[in-house]
Amino acid sequence: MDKPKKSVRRKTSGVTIDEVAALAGVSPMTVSRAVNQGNVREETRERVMRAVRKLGYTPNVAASSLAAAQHTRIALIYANPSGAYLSELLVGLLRVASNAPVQLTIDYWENMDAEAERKAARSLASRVDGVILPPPLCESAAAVGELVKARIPVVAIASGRQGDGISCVRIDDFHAGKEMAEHLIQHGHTRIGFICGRDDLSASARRYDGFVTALHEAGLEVDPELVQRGNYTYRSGLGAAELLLAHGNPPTAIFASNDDMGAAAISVAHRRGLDVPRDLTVVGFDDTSAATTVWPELTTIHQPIAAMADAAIDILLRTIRNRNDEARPLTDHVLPHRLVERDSVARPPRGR
Amino acid sequence: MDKPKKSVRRKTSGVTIDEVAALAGVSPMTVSRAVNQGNVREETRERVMRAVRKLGYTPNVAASSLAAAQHTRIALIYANPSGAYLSELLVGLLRVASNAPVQLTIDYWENMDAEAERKAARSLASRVDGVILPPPLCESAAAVGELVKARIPVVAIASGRQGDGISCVRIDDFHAGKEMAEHLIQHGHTRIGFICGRDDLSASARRYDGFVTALHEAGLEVDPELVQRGNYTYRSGLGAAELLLAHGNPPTAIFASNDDMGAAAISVAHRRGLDVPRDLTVVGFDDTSAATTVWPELTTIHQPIAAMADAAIDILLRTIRNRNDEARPLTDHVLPHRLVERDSVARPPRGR
DNA sequence: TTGAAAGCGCTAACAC
DNA sequence: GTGTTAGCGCTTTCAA
Repeated sequence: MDKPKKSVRRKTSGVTIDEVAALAGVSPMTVSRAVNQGNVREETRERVMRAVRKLGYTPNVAASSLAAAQHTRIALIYANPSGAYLSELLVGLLRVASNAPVQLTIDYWENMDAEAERKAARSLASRVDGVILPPPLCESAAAVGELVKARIPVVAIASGRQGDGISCVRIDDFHAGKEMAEHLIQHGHTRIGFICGRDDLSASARRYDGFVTALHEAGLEVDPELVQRGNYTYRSGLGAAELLLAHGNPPTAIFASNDDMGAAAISVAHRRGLDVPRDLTVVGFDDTSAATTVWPELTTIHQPIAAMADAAIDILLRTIRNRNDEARPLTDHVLPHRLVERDSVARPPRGR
Repeated sequence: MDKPKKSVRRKTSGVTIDEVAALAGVSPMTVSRAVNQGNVREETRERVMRAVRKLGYTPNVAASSLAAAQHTRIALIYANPSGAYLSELLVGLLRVASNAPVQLTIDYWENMDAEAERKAARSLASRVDGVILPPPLCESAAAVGELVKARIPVVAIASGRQGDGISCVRIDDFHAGKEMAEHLIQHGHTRIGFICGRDDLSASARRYDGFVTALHEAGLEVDPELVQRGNYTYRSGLGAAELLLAHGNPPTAIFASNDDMGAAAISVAHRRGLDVPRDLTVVGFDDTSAATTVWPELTTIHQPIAAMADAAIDILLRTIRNRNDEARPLTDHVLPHRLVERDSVARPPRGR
């Protein structure tokens, strides 16, 4: 059974490509090609794959990245541990990374000023080949600028301005915002309150623009008093909703530009004795866990975060391998969003 | 500058061990030892480390795992995408995995019955060297049993019974529950409602036992009507809190065995016109994002999830490398928890 | 305490 | 379409 190996070194437990090759009666190279979608005759591939299945072969990622000299270090930097969002992103990233010659690392940049960000970015640049930047960091001129200067490819998730020299993976926030506003209008709402996100995030501005456009197209005015500033936190949503509902002529619907603030609006409504959605309609954005840990659950916009993670790594890998070509095209990848209807929307109360 | 390499193959961007060795005037082997805490004269180590810093050398994890034949595949299997919790766990796991010869993969087992779990476990067993199992999977006899049968080391996070042949990393749920109950008692509460977690999870039972013990030690009775069943979801917390507050002689405090249900209790209280914490005290457990996306923010028990992730990988690696020793000691690693005081606790209203 | 040789499992390059 | 050769960057083993 145990054929004596020439090597003195200890072996890993797993099945190797050579064993598969032997069983399939081909060379290891052919197995490699068959497994990695290379050019192999269909018949040969069949035979190889049968051997693969029989032996339960899984490629050793370490070996393949080493051999391909394609070992790529990609860092995900996050600044606000917005739970659900990050978790989905990570899951998506990990799913890709564990099947690709990619070493994923994560860094947490907490409360850094511009100078600290610049320093952190410089240090990062020497350690990684590519960076994934979710909001809000992807809009930090300091962080992005330094990374770009170091010629490290950067992909911004869900936000970011392409003009900064980085690629973006995002949804169409403008149309998503417009669609959500239209959803509200279709339900008969005409006085709609809006809770903004952080005004330094471009996605936030795009959502607002979509909202405004929908209202205008429906022949509705945007009452400036019905637009309140938030910063994406639950707490900020509380204040904004409070102002909206204390208005002499309050809105019949509130469009919060993320779920946390939407959840906050529901809480404020309840404390004011309003039933949601009977007395007040509330919608959120992002479809994070905050949308479902409230009652009623929030109607919201779903972002395909896992797919965005996929796309981000793909873009990074492509860019990195193109290193020699001086022209590194910047990508702006827009993925489809989806309006998720739940229980927080109804027609406005009668008489309004 | 560019010494012509003998090799035709393209090179990776990074600094290699040979360059460091050359600069430090030692052999690559010495650099390896210096970097990996091997036996090197202090003076030599100094010199090597200087070169490392100067060049910005980072070991190529792929190469080192390959050479050490230590490449280890570890899978994290999750079943309930409980956002915040998972995200913290992943972050912790990734932090360790990216600096160790570990390939982390994740799998999502959604709504599987016992048979499906068994099948998935068998397939997993052929692909990985170790498994990390957060709740609720770590208490699934099917999943755990099959993995143990395949001699795959398993570490349960935050739950699990050691008797099942697996190692555990957890906090002391009993004492945490007791401590929280004592916190409530110290604030003067004597009628305390309890919302249970899933009764198939041992951690849940331990929290309850701690609660009961604290009450008994304080000479208080446990009113069975004040103990309601939940299943860790927000929705279940809604129902349980409703029952608690509809009671003829309602509790002045509610102890929910996780944050989601605690948040639900707050929502129910608000809709019944109660102020939290003035009229009702509510506490949660776990310190997930749900604890802070409510108002008032929940007093809760913090679990050191990142540290638990660390410990889990450590245990797995140790166990796997011990493969030859027939005796694989099972570990039960208990980490310290922390009671986090926020704004949802006050003394009971007067006259109660 | 340090170095030299060999090879971990895989794939790029180049034949055929 | 397939095989051969030569390493990827590191660490094991063994010798000095």
